[in-house]
Amino acid sequence: MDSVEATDRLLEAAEDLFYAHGVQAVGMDAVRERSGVSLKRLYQCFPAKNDLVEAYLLRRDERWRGSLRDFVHARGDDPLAVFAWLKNWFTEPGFRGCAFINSFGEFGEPAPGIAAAIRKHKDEVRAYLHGLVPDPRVADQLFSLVEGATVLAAITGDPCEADTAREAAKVLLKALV
Amino acid sequence: MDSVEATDRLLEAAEDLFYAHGVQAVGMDAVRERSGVSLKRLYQCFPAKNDLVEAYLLRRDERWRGSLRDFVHARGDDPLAVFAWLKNWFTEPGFRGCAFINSFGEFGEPAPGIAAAIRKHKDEVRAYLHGLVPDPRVADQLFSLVEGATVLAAITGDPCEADTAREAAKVLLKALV
DNA sequence: CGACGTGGAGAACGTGCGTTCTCCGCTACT
DNA sequence: AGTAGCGGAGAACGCACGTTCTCCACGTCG
Repeated sequence: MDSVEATDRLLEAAEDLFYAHGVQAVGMDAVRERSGVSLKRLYQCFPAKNDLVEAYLLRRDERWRGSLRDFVHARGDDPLAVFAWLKNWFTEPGFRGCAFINSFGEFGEPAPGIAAAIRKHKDEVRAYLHGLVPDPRVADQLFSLVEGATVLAAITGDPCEADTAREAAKVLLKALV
Repeated sequence: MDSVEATDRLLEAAEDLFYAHGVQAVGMDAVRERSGVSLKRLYQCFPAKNDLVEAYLLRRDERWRGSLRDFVHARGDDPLAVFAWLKNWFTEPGFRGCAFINSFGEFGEPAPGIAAAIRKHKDEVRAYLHGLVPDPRVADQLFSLVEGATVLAAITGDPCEADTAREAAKVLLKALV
């Protein structure tokens, strides 16, 4: 197994475990076990846990936004499709809310790289919505609805928070035209 | 110092520290130091850290909702006043987002009492909004906006997320009439 | 065939922290 | 005054975990 495959397996394992149980609850040993990569190699690829966490967040950001973008694009870039995608996400087994919000909660004073990754994700999502909705104020409003629905779906376990947010978004978008 | 005063000082210290730095980042020793209560007494009042965390959350829930209720009530129970209160909160020094969302992120699988306290808080806030807004669907929409604004204000550090949510709420409430 | 280097398995180390234990001084009652 | 019990200060214990070290098997080159 070469170094790039090791990195890949490590990130895969890290994402599964960190998202499911929280970063702090998962030890490096668990990542090693799940990935099948030796500890030595692990520390060659990621000199410290923080580096692994940061890479996990960056990768999750790319994938998460990619999935959203593809789904919405296939529906003509209709802003309301965002909420349909959310509902799918909320319904997935193992859904545990937004990895970035959870990480923010986990670290009182995050390492700089981690804080940056969290902020970057939110900035990118906001920018994406701004590309989808002409009026920037309405885009920000939808963003707030997206975040609220995600948090509430995670805590209450009810995927229908997506429908509530969608209804609100519909009204806000109609007010726009 | 009797037992009730000790409990009070412990909860006060716990709230300051847990909210500011996160629950996991604060050791029992820090709570002891800040409260001035001995470790022995601490463990008499709260047999385990989880008990202290649960009590912290329950107490914070009461105070948080009390503050919101009073503020909004003084403004004629206008639902939009909720967002004015939010903006004040976001602007406070030391604001670090919603303690309950943060705790949710911190514990992958929370102890039952802690999970219950988190859910209770959100249920109570939702119920409060339902009392403020005639249409339950719109109340839920405002709830989503409140949570979204809180999360975003915490991560971006920008209190104006409250204004964005307020604008959206205004539109949603107007559509109601 | 033999020396060397690479990589894996897992022990070991240091630290932090939740929890408990020990010791000591003080107070209150006889 | 003497003693029994309460409370405080802080040491001690056990464990978990991030990180490093040791040892060994294996493949490669001279």
